[in-house]
Formats: sequence, structure tokens, C-alpha cells
Amino acid sequence: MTPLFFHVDLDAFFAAVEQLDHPEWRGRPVIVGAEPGRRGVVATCSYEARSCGVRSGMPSSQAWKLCPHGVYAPPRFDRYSEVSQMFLRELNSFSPRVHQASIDEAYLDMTGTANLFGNARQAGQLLKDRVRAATGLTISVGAAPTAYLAKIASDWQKPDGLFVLEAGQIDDFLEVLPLKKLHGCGEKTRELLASGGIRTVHDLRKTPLNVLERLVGTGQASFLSLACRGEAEYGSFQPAKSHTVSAETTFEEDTSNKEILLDALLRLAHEVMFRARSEGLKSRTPSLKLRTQDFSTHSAQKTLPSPIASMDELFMQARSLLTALWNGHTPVRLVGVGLSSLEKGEPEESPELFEDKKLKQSQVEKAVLALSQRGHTLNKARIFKKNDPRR
DNA sequence: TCTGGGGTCCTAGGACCC
DNA sequence: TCTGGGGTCCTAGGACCC
Repeated sequence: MTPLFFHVDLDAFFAAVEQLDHPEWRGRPVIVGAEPGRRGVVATCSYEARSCGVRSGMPSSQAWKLCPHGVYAPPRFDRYSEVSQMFLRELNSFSPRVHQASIDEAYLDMTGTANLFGNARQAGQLLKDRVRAATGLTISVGAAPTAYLAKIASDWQKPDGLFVLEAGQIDDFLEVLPLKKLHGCGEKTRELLASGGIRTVHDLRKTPLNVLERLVGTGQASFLSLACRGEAEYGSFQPAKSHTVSAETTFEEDTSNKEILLDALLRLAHEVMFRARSEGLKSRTPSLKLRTQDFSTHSAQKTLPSPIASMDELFMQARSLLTALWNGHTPVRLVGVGLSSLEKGEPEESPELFEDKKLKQSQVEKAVLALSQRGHTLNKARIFKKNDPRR
């Protein structure tokens, strides 16, 4: 049976939801992200904003220069994940093998569905109609014999696209594809390739593997040499191997004030621990991330003998990692707290800990979690003792 | 008025063990 | 007295993606 994969992408997702919910914003440049004048970037912008030159990831201040007449909206993640679930329900009714890659995109294994939905083009059109009816939003669909190529195909005609890449067209298609469109070949890799005179997919396909390896290393070289021939399996249905939970915050102004840093760490530790516990995950590897004034990023992690049992314990670990990582005076731009190598399960409460404060703390937090999950919210006093440092 | 936040995966070096 | 090789765990940094 000929394999067939779809990659499906909601067009300008956050901005499209804002235009859906605010009809008066339709047809106008809508920019979702940080307020202009504050630190931060554009998360998503509507196609009207793109025609002014605004792009995702661009500093909001720069977007403001390019598009002062735009509508600037803060993100509403709860609303987006609500719409995302509606989107996912439609996809699941279409194929038994759906892999959600992010909030606004997914892969579908459509192999063997011709009797049900017709050929790739007919099935793609039907899916577009259904998603539009269910959510009010347009999607771009790419169809190809592999998930990796389907991803490239969905990006080829946007927005509201439907691009079917037939097996016989793959070579011709790849030959003229800009290097930038090769998923997984980002800016740094393109710079390395350019230093060896490789500027197009065509150049890449002519380059011997050993030359490629010298430019970008063995791992990236073997990926690229598969990718440029349409043989990569990247971005497919493999389940994630590791799992991490993290939270970070960028201060409105760089700070060397330890109290401000500790307040942020406490809030972040609380959030991370809460999310890990809500998902029934435990970890014995806390981590700290620090970004300093010069935008350089440093991280430290420590693997403990037993899983972190409470939010206070995570905070204390983060605090000691901060001591190891920070000299006490370099202005700090961002701090983050994380847990990595997460596993299913409650942190163990070993007998020798029983009289320990650790366990009591863990039990208190379990109770807080149970309340929160029923719609109550309790927070530690310290979090609100001072103003949020970002404000 | 430069550069968010949440992730995954890879690399390279060191410790440690057989 | 010149130093193998494989495997696993751990750490820090970085590329990439949405």
C-alpha cells in the first residue's frame, strides 16, 4: 500500500483566533505577543501584519516601528488550547494515527484511506472543510509519502493551502527548494553550509558526505544528506524519549538584586512543581537557567539520589544552583527553573523521611494541589509579598 | 525601543565500571 | 613507564522548532 501522510497547520493560529473572537479585527494587522514598549517578541501575527514585514519571533518594539497601526493583543493561551482541542477532535475523526506536534500542527497517517475519503487532494479538501466548519479557522495541508515531506509540503502553499506532493515529483520539488525550507536546517547550520559554498538544496545534494561532515558534524551531516533526498524520517510519529517541565521569566529590567531573583525562583519552582505533579510526574534532576545582560545563557543541573518531594525542596535546590552559577553582581536578564528526566509517579516517601519536614511539606502541597484541581487556588504568601518583579 | 517561553534532540567531555 | 574499548550516567551548552 502506498504510504500517505498529511501535515496540517492552523494558519497564523493565535492571531486567527483573535480575529475570530473580535470580528472588528478581521482584515486588520493583528499582532499577538508582548506589548510594544515592553520586553518580548511577537508570538504570531496575522497575514495583514506580515505584509508590513512583521514576523514571529521579532521584538515587539521592532514590530511597532513597522506596523504602528496594528492591533496588539496579549496571548490568551487558555482560549488557544480550547480551539486546539476542537481542531484535534476533527483530526482524530479523520485518521486513527494522529500525532500532535504542537498546539497548532499535527501529522496524520492517511495510508489506506482512499476508499473512505478519495485521493489525497479530495481527502485534504474534505479535512479543510471540516476543520473550518468546526473551528471557523483555515488550515494548510501538505500531503506526501513521508511525514517529513508532508511537513515541507504544508509550508509550500500558505495560508489556506493544499499541496499534494506525489512520489514522482519529489526529486524535482527538492531540487529547487530553498535551503531555508528544509525543516531542521536552521540559521546556524545554513551559515556553516554557506562557509563551504553550499547555498541551495541542489548544492547540498551534490556534496559528498565526508565534506558535509567536516562542515556540520557527523550527526547533522547524515540527517541533511537524507533530508535533501526526501529520505529523512524526522518529525514523524516517534514518541518523545525524555520529558522536562520548566518555567522561566525575563525581567522587565536586568537586575542584580538577590531578593528579586529569589522571589522569582520561588514563584517558578512553585509553578514547575505544580505542573509536574498535575501530570503525575516526578524527577530527581532540578535545573536552573540564567541569562545575563550580554544575552549569554548558562545552566546548571544536579541529579539527586531521590526525587524532589516538594515545592520548597525544588526552590532550595534552585537557590543552591544559583549560588554556583551566579557571581552575585552580574545583571541578570532571565531566570528559569526546570525538572528533567521526569518519570511517572509520586515522589517516594521513604520511612526515614517520615519525621522529616520534607514529607509534611509534600503532604501539604498534595492537599493544595487537590484543592487547585477543584478550582481553588492557594498560593504561598511570599509570592504576593512583593510585587511581581516583571511588572 | 533589540532579542519570550515552552519544549526536543544532539554533542562532547569526564567519571566510573568491567 | 605511557596508557584499550565499551557502556552508562552525568553535566553544560547549543541548535532547532512553534
